[in-house]
Amino acid sequence: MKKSQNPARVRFAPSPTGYLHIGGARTALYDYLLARQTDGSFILRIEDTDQKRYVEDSEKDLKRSLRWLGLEWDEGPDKGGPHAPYRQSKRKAIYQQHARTLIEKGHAYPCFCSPERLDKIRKEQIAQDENPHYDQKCRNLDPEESVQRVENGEPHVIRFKSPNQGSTTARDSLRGEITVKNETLDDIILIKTNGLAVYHLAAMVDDHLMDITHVIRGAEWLPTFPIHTLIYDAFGWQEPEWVHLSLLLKPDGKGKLSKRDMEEARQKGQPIFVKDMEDFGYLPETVNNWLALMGWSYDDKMEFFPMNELIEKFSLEKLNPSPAAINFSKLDHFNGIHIRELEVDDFAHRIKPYFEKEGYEVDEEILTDVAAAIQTRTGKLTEVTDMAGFFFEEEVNLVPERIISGALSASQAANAARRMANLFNEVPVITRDTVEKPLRELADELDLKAGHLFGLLRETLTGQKVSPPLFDIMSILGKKEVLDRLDHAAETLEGISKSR
RNA sequence: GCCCCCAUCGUCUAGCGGCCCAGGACAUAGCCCUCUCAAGGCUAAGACCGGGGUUCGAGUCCCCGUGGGGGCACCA
Repeated sequence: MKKSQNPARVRFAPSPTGYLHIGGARTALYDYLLARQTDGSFILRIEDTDQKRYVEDSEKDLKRSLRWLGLEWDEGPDKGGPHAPYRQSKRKAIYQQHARTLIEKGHAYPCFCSPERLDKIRKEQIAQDENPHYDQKCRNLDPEESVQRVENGEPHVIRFKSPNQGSTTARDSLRGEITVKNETLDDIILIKTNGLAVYHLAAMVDDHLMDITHVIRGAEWLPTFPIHTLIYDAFGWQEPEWVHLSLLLKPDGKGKLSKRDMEEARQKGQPIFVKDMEDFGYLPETVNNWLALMGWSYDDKMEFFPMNELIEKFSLEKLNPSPAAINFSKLDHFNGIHIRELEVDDFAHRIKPYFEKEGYEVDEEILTDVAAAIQTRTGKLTEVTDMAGFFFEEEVNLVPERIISGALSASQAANAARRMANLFNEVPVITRDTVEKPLRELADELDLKAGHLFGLLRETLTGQKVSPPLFDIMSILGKKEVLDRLDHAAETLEGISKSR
């Protein structure tokens, strides 16, 4: 924790319109890191002011995903806090009251234009190559008349009265000052006809009321950023520190990920949603580390960061304003590093469910040893069944074709298996020390390359051509099981030999 | 079309005027290790978008191009 910093109050404010994706997760991570680093507060706020886009269960996924990553919030829906409620649909009255204040101050006005008219002028403007915007028809209505019409129940929205002349300067902490001509600013809608606020009002009001010190959000908000500072100004509030994060681009760098791209990527096994991360065998530690490095860096050397290091080392100053293409191969690489960094018992504990999901009955007695044997060769947790499932199988799935290819006939292979069994039978326990030399001598005697014999052994024991080291396998399996598997293989091969 | 942002190896990036004939990581290739596969070690190839300035000196500052991205909803 940096004592020099004041406690930050930051919020992650997603709208429940779908699963938490990596872009949102990265924003939440930065929020979390800043909060923890300064001993501040991480707040979860649900921005559900658009009932049309509401997706059932997405709030549940949001919370589950955040927790899976270890980003526990201090204040939020169902959890409460000093500024409850933390769900915008429950704060309707607050926004309306603030909209009224703005009208009284002359910074907002009711607009009675129909969606149809708006649509019409927009089309005309586009046809004339003009920037589509509201034509301010209702901006200068007589206030008395406006009040009367509102009281009569006439449908209306409330718009922000953006200045028409001059310019506005907003300050983003990554990009410095951003100045725009006010004539390019639209009179955006603050309150919809149904009485609900839109983002531009709701988020500003909440951020202020909730004492948010740093607003960390995506760069897609940059174009409306000046308006947001204007709204703060209209209320006479002090602005938070604004941090607009660079956008995350598709792996090929062409455009930000859209809903469709996300689905496509998923088909290819690329995790776009946090919930996929677990399914695809990634560790939460990995995801946090990888996400942190997309748009942020520590120095020119260090890239491996456990969560506590991220909290300690993170800084807004080192955020990168340029867009970043997602690099999934780096995610794989990081996962390997984090897996190898785990204590064996921890690793064993984490892979168990992946075996069970594939229907294996995990033998707790040997789980830790199995884990130790495969830890350095595991890239994703989903790989463990292919690599080590044979440990938990009753009978090996032999593939004779792979054993009796070319140089070695079925009977020769069977003989080799028998000879190895005899060899193992003579030692008290099978270890590298007791059997490696005899095995190599046996290979010579059988006129086989040692590697070839080892390959045969591997196939008989595992049914695979790739596996953890043989001596590890045999000591985990135990002498009896090794002999059983060798015997089974020899029988199978002898059967093939006879039938020829 | 208009507005905004961005610009170093294929990708993520270090670089905040001299430390840079530009450093690290992923990916790629080769070698070593080796019972397979990994892991690990070593090596190779690979970038300052272009043009003008400013300066004794520019990847680093300014301007203009160009390129990429984003926004222009009673969505967030």
